[in-house]
Amino acid sequence: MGGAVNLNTGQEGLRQVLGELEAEIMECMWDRGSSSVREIYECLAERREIAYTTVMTVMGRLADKGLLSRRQQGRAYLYSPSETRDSFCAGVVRSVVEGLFGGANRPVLAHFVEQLSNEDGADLDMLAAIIDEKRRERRSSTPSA
Amino acid sequence: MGGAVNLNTGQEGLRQVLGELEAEIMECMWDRGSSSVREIYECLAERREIAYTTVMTVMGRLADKGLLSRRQQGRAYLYSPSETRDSFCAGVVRSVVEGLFGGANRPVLAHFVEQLSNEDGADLDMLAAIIDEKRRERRSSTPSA
DNA sequence: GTGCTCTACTACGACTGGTAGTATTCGGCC
DNA sequence: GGCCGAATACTACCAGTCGTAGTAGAGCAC
Repeated sequence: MGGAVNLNTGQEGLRQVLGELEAEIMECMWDRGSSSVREIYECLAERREIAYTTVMTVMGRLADKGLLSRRQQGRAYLYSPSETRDSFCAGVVRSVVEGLFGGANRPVLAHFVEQLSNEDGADLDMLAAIIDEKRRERRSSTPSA
Repeated sequence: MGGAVNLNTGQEGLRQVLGELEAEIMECMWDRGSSSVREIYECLAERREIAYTTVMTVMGRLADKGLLSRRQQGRAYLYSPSETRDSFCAGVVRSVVEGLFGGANRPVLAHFVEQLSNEDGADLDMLAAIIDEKRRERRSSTPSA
């Protein structure tokens, strides 16, 4: 069935949202920018044994999912991440938050903030600053909202 | 392999994080509080055809995952949600946020805010209010932070 | 003891993700 | 023109999860 966030397996990072190899490849892609299968293969092969075709298959799947886009270059494809890592991650968070609660609503946002504020207040301050900025920006761009 | 947040399947709500039936059962459990398999079965059976044993199996799995806890009652089990719905959801959000970024960072928060502000400014205002409240709360509870 | 009800065990099909082999295609070089 | 190497496409297999449910076993009620 459709996958799910790994709740209990203690998976880390992207591996919560993607398969192990998929995540590894995306990291590589974000680090390197546009790359061919060969390049990613070589990048991974430095660290572990893996077949070229495995990398190719998974990159194809990532392209199918829309995480990578590709265009012909010579006789090979050149793959590029469709989104920056940050944007991708933010999208995941939003989709989880929205999905979980049927759109952003108070309790959810509150929980989100709650989580952020667990450690010190720095993240909170940062978030507040970002929002402030964004709201100012909105006010100036859409004066009659 | 471990599952993942459904990125493209447009799954909704808990179904992003749990299987379809699992989610349905958890909703039921949260609505009703402690319940036996029979009760949940009857609850689901009102809406759709399903076998008693199916419900039992899935509830067993939910218990294995720690989402439900159970104790013997008579010759049946009484299941209870281990966490409230809100707390569970918050946990998911946190685990995703933490996992994805190893703690929040500016670019990600910025993207998150960006996405929130795509629609209208209401969510943004709400978030701002929540943060404000939270910060005030922090200041008063930890005067020497 | 017979029957009802509940659990445990087991199984299977669909889907996803990791892995990789084989076939095919295409450009370059001799 | 024909062969070689590189890249892709296609296909397959395995493991794990989830939805689904049947069958067997255990215990209480009568």
